[in-house]
Amino acid sequence: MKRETPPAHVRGMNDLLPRETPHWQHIERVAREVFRRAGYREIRLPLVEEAALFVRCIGEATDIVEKEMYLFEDRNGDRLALRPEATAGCVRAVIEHHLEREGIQRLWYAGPMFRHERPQKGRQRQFHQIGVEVFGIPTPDLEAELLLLSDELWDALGLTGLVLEINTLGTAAEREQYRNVLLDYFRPHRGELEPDDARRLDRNPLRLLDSKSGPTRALLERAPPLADSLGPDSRAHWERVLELVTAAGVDYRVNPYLVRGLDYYTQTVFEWTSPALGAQSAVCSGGRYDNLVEELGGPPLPAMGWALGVERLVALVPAGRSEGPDAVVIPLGAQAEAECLALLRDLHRMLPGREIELSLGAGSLKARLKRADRTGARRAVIVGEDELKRGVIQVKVLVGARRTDFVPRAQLAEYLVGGIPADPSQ
RNA sequence: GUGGACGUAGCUCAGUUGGUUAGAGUCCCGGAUUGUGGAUCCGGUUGUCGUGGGUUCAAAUCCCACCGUCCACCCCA
Repeated sequence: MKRETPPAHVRGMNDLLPRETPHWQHIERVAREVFRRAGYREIRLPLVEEAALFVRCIGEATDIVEKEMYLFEDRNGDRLALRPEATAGCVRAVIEHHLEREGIQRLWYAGPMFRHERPQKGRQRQFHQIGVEVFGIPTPDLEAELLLLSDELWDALGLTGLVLEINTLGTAAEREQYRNVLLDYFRPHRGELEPDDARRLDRNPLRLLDSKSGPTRALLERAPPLADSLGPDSRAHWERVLELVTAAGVDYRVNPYLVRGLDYYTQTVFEWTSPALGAQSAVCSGGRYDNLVEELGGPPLPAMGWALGVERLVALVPAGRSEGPDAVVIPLGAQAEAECLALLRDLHRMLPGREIELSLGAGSLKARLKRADRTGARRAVIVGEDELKRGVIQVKVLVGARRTDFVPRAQLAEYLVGGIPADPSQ
């Protein structure tokens, strides 16, 4: 008999095992609650969109669009893509359903994203983001709200040590103007740039600002700053953003070289990073995108959002201690087994908050107790022939001091809540 | 996509200059009074040595390719 080669997961698309899911659920629960109390509503978006949507949103000259998208043709011949980020789909949905007519829209989403990159720590091909988008607000109070919201989330998660960097890119026109300024400045030095940066100069000159290459950084020191290309409106907006973020009590560092990899950003951009993460240090980032909705064929509608990487957050938030069930119900013998199913149903009904599980399969009482103990269960509820005859149920305490009580069946739920029997002698 | 390190039991890892039948701990299962857990003791299963080729009398060990993981570049959440 030839042995089949065992199946294996697709590279970069990982299983999330039961020992990790409680940690994830905790983070998701906290995020949901922080969003809820700030007035955000959840939006659920498809994992698949027309490929053209991402090209138009993210920009043709970006790595995401150029080489990281999962592209495929469906049976109709439509060119589709697995979403590499969620803002594009969110904007599409706002336009398609005219959500802007319903007033201010504060939205949040969570789910998997797909990018065909080389996997490494904190970077996988299917990864998960939680994000927020707000539509219809052009004023700097929106920046303050969104930065405060992220800060509140770290707080609620007990996360410290994150660093916020923030910058402004100005309007689309100002950014375009600065692009030309940068081109003029760097062109004579083209030969001094490393190959990657020479390519950036041609395709996306702004990305030179956050280059790590030595020669490029040296040249940047004498490059005209982006701030010089800003008009009075953008300057006023930027200054107010900094005032309000300061007033919100959020610490930040202005980084004039911070640019984001997506083309749709205007005005404020920012990034929360952690020194504990290695090369993939960005935990959360985002910015304003005042022109995107209109560019995609919607109404003029300013907007801003951010997204966080759940895998990276999971790596930073300490994992809570996982607790075992409140009780394990152990039947001994065929008749007890049949009785215990009804008992279990009653207990689930009467103690809805508790985790009470059935001891499944064969095995001696000893073996079952051993198994129950290893799951961390606090009580064993034992039903055998003796108990059936006497009309009681044995409850054995598995934590702390040894203790065994016999409880009339009718009082079992009450006993499990209080932990003390009405009459311990029986 | 580029460069480097690594890949032995479910997990963490030993395995000498190539040399008999590949090991430890842990975990899991069973036992030490027929229905009573944790500690201890005893016993048991751990395995295509990542995969496929090659060199050799002989390969976990040396060579090549592929796959995967990790680190960095790149990119970004």
